[in-house]
Formats: sequence, structure tokens, C-alpha cells
Amino acid sequence: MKEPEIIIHTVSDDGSSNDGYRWRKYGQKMLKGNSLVRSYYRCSSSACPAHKHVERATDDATSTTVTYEGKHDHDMPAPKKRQCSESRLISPAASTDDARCKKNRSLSCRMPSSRCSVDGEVDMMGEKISKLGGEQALESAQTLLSIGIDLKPR
DNA sequence: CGTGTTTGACCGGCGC
DNA sequence: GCGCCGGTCAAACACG
Repeated sequence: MKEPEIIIHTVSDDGSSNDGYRWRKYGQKMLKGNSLVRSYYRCSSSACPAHKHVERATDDATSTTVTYEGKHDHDMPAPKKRQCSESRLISPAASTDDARCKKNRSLSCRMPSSRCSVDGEVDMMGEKISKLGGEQALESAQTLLSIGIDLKPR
């Protein structure tokens, strides 16, 4: 009934949040009138149900909450983006606290990958998610991780 | 020329 | 019933 949503709390990961998919920003809103800017992204492809919400505080731009909703009904657009010169260090999720866990309504998963870890991390993630009880979310999470990690190294 | 980004306005839902 | 907040769309502009 309800779409599983993946919430990733990343730290200063502004330009490294490439999932490998093409996102088109369709809106930006200032929430709570002061230090909360939410950007709305959607897949540039035909019509995949994949959505992406990026929440960041202007007061503290070091933390960015990316919420993925839905899954891509297509494999991958084309990694012919301009993400080839950006060989900077990857600084993924650092998980500030677990407070986000209870905040979520469906599922909350943090990215423990502090490096360019690969399938090994995915296996761990899958196990962790299984314990959480996220069934459909597991799919999304794995898909997300797959693409995320596949594009991460480099 | 095509794609993506940006900004403002509009609409819908919820709370008071 | 009205007001406020959140979310989405559309048009224009900028960049590749």
C-alpha cells in the first residue's frame, strides 16, 4: 500500500550523492521559515516512480537528509554524466545519531559505508535491514545501495 | 539545440 | 470556514 522510503542522513555529501541516475529538480521550498531548505528531485527518465527529496538546513549545511521514494522502473539512464573529473574523496553517511530512527514512519537505514566498500557492505546492509523488518524496503535499499556503491568508487 | 536548474504561483490537505 | 504548510507544475534562463 505504502511506498517504502529510504532515508539517508549524509554529511556534507552535496556533490557526491550521485546514485547513477539522472535527477531533475522540480522544486525547492523553504520549510519552517528559517533553516530548512527542501529540494525536490524527480527522475529525468520517462516516468519512473522514483523520487528524491533533499533536506538541508541553511543553518547547518553539514548535514543533508536525502529521502528516496519509490524505485526506478528502468535500469540506468547513462553514466555519461560529468562525474568523471570529480575524483574527490567520498564522504558518505556518518550517522549523527539514531534519533532519525524513530522519526521515520516506514524505515530508516543509515549508510555505514565510510569508504568505497562494495558488495561486502551490501550484504551487511541486507542483513541489517532484514532485522529491521523492511521487506519491500529491502528491495529499494538494496537497489539503492547497488547503484550507490556501483557509482561511488572513483 | 537540448537538458537541467531556478523561481514564483497555484492547488490540496490539515489544523485551528 | 479560514489560514498555513507542503508539494507540484510551468516558464524562463543558463550551461554544456
